[in-house]
This record gives sequence, structure tokens and C-alpha cells, in this order.
Amino acid sequence: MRPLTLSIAAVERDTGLSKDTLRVWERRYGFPTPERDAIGERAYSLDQVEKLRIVKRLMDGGHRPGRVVPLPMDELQHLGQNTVDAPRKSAGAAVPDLRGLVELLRSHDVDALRRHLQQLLMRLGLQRFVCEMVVPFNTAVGDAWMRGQLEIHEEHAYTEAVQIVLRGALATVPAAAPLERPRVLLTTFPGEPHGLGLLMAEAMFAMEGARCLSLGVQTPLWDMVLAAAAYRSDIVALGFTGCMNPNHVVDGLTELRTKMPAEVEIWVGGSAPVLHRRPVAGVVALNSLVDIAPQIERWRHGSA
Amino acid sequence: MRPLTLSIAAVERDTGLSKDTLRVWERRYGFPTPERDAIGERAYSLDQVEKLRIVKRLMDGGHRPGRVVPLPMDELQHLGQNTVDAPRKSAGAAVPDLRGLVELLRSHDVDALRRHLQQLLMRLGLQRFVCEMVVPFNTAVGDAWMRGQLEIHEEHAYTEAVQIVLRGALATVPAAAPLERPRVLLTTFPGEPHGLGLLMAEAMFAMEGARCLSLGVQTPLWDMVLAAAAYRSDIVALGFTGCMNPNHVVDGLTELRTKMPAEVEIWVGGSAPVLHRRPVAGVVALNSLVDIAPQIERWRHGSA
DNA sequence: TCAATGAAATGTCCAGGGCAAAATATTCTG
DNA sequence: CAGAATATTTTGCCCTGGACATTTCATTGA
Repeated sequence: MRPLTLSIAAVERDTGLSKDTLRVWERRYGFPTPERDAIGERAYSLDQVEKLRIVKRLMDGGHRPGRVVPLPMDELQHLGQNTVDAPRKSAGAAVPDLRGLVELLRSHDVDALRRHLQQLLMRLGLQRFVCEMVVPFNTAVGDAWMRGQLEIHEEHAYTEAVQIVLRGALATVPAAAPLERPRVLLTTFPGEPHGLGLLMAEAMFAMEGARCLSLGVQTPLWDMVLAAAAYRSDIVALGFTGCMNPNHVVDGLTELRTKMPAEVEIWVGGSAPVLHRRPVAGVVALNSLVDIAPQIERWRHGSA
Repeated sequence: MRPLTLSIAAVERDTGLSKDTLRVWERRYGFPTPERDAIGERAYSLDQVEKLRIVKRLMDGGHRPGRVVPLPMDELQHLGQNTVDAPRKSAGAAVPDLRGLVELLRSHDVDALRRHLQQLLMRLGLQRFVCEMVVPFNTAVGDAWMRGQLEIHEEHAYTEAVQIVLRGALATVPAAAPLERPRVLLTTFPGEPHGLGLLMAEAMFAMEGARCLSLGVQTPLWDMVLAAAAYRSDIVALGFTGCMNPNHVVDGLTELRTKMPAEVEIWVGGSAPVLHRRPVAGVVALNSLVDIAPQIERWRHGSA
């Protein structure tokens, strides 16, 4: 018995599209078109799930379903590349070898990968490593996956390697003095499972001498308020990737802002487009990790 | 405006109970009993969500909803303690100071916490630290939360600290030679977000001289097959906590077993009761982390 | 005592209707 | 004709209520 098809629950898990959405797309767009199994339930083919995953990733990047769902696979894969902002090379920035990285991942040599990352880290220093290497690497890996050049497990191996290198680096950064300010609480909303961006942000904060405390991912809103009080945090920094529902992001931030004491700043960043399209009053939206340094500067001047 | 209530989607996120389940419980058990907001949609109170979270955790431990849902809060909190297996102290095992740990967490002194863990690690060594300290700590923290003695954010802080200490320790374990056997692939099913158990298992594997490769959490089944081939793995080790749907676990394992080449062993472990209640043919279920050493021994003898 | 059979419990699926908010298109006004 | 105001479409999510497969429990019979 080899299930060449997936149930609607499995597709929800693997794509992040809710059961409701899957059913309503079928009704409205005529895609996906699952078969039915013996008892009349939807059975999705692997091909269609693959397309759904790509569509989801495009939507995370700002596309609308009505436009992309009807397109054939090859056009979708083409779309992925144009979405990416043209890499604006600031003067003096190192040029990441994206093609080389993808090749390295495809060779399945984890040790070489980790050595390579470690080497870049040493050459550039933590801040430049994160901003000039890891950021473009991440998008390159995502794009390569979308074009079918990388498997998911290769993406996972990459994420794991970066995480190890970053955590290793963070462990060597001397801890800020307990009373050092600002005190930063890092976490993500419930439903946001990606912690790599958080780690990158933590690196940037730590290099600015901020005192960091990461709660990992998926902290309920109310617990953020409690935690900010318990640790006397000055700033709560949140990471968002495109896989979060935009409405939940805006609603959640609004709610968090009302619950959180006014003197605690809320900073948000990440690849979710909604952060800049629908800004929330009282919430600082960072365009990129390099904005952390000047913002810390601002905070110190404003609060000192 | 202070949303004292949560939408059904938010409750699904925060409790792990599906929308369908929430609606059907309301119909069948008369709980929860959400209000309706202006447009007639369910609005759950924080109290009820709290109870739902506890019920969910009890169900993860093997209780059935019909029995626990009607109970009042205080009885639920009582149930939690009886569920835990009596700590069977093997001879010579260190006695973890559970109460002291909870106190430490409540003091919000992250540095002291990390120092404490580090100290225990050094005193006991990695293997004993994991088996005799981290394991009971984990359940103690979970229980303390259920009794209302710990906040979620304190639990998160604990998890983060353990993760940092374990990753630090793993970084110092000399990497096994590239050709060392067995080669172990570690990951979890999609839907399983907890990676701490994976890290603990990785520590145990590494100490046995196995060559580990962790893909992090939530790898799609098919990618496990591809990855096992790409990295020429001998063993795929999977971690499960109670938050995974038992049916998905069994179905997924059955499916994985058929797709995976027969010479690759599948080992599973974790706190999900279903692993031992409904064993899957061709899948090795480990009762605890200490079973890893003898199983590796068996593998080496069987395959050498 | 143990196995087999019936009954209850439980999670998930389905259909199709409806609605609010966001995005887009269109019209109006100065 | 630019820009604002207004209509329209798009889109995701929620609702009800019925159904069913599967597991678990209880009762009966050998």
C-alpha cells in the first residue's frame, strides 16, 4: 500500500493552507482537483500538493491567489525570481556566493557546509556575516527550493547549520551586564514556527550591547506581557515570516500594544510583507536587520 | 478596546484543538460555552481557554475528553499529578532538585538558571545530565505549569536555557568520523513543533559515537526518505510529544515504513503514549533515552 | 478467565451559505 | 487630468448540522 495521495488534513499540515481554504479554492478556482477515496473524502495527489506549496510561498511574498492559482507550474517557478527585490549592493558589502552555497547544499556535505559558514563568520564578523551573508543565503535557498533545485531536507540542513553557527557565535559574545540597557525580549507569535530570524536578530542586538532574552518561538500574547514585566524588558522584539496570516499579525499587534505598558517598545521585523503595508500605531517596524543598530541608538538617546 | 475573548482560530492556535473539535465539544459536552461577538461568531473567554489548555495536556497524557472535560478546574489540576509515573529511582541515579528548579524559574534569573544547568552538566556528564536531570525537569516544569505555579513564559525560558546548554555541549563532542556508523538522521513529523527531545536524543547518540545529522523539526515524510538516501543514513530517529494526533502518528509511521528502504531502521521515542500503545511493525519504539545505548549496541552487532 | 459482540465515544469530513475586510476598479470632482 | 470617493470583486474564514470510520468500553457467552 503506497498512499500516492494525501488527506485534506495532511495537506493542511504540509502546505499551511486551512481545510476551509482548500475546499473553497476547489469551488472557486477549480484547483486543486483532488480525487475521492473509497469513502468519498478528498485525496490530493503529490503533484498538486507540490503546486499548492509553491502557491503558498508566492502568496507569502504578496501575490494573490486568484492570479497565481490558475497558472501552470513553470510560470509559478518563474514568478518566484521576479518577486525578489533586486539585490541593492551597498558599497563595500561582501558579495555572497549564492550559487556556490546551493551547490554545497546539493553535495550533502554537512561538515563542509558548517566549515564554510564558520569561515565566513570569522572573516566578516558576526554583524556583517548575518546581514551580508545569511540574509541573502536565506532567500537564495528559498528560491532554489521553489525552482525545484533544492529539496526540503536540504533546506532544513541549511537552517540547522546556520543555527548551530549562530548559536556558537552568540555563546562567545560576552553577556551584557545584568543592568545593561536596553533589555530586549525576543520571541514570535503563536503560529510562527520559524526561529532563525529571531536568532539573527539576537545576534544583532547582542553586538549592540543590548541585554537579550529569547523565549524561543510561539509565545502567547498575554505571556509576552507577563514576561516583559518579569524581566523588566524595555523592548519586545518579534519576528514574522510570510507563513503567518496577515490579519492575525495586525490584530495580534494591536492587541499586544494595548496590553503592553506604554513604556515598553514593540519592534517587529521579518519577511512578512504585511508589516510594512499595514503599520500598527505604537509598533516600530524594522525594514531589515541593519536597522537594529540605529534604532538602539535612538532608544538610548531618547530614554537616557 | 481590550479583547477579553479569543476567536476560534486563536483558540485552535493556542490549544492545539482543531476548530472542528472545539465546535463538536460544545455540541456534545456543553463545554466550552463561548459567547458570541457582534457578528455571531464564537468568542472564548480566557478562563475557558486556560481550561482547554489543561484538558489538552491531560489528553496528551492519555486521558479521554468525555471524562475530563466536565470536571472543574481544581480537579483537573489534581489529575495532572497522579498521571505522572512514580519516579522509579534506579540505584546511583542523582536526585534532581525539582522544587529548587521551579523556584529558580520563578525568580526570573536566567543567568543563574543557565549556570545551574551548566554546573549539573559538568558534574554528571552529558549522558547522566540528560537522563537524570533534564528528563525529570521537563515533566516537573510541565506539571508546575498545569498546577498554575509557572507561567508559560517561564516554561519557554527553561526550554531555551536547556537548549543552549545542550547545544553548547554538543558542539564540544568531537564529531564522529565521516564514515563512523551508524549514521543517524534525526527529525520530527510535520505538526510536531518540539525540538528539545530531538536535541536530547542527539546528545545520547553522539555520546555513543554515532554520526548524527539533525534536520530540525517538521520534515515532510517523503523528504525523510530522500534525506536518508542522500546522507546514507542507517537509522532515522523521530521524536514525538503528546501534542501530535495519535492517528497521524500511526498512519505516518506506517506510510514512512513502506516508503523507506528496509535496511534503514526507524526508531521512535518521546512522550506520546500512542507509540507504545499501538506499535507499528518495523518501527523500533524506545521507552526512554537510556535505551539508545543498548539499541546502538544491538545495531552494531546485527549489522557488523 | 478470556474472548467475542454490541454500544458508546470521538475526531474528522462534507456541503453550501454567508459575511467582513482588503484589494481593485470605476466614477466623480475640482 | 490628478486625486478622492465610491462601487465591485476577491478572499479567507465562520456557521450549521449531518454523517461516518475507528477506537474504546461494557456486556455477554464459552
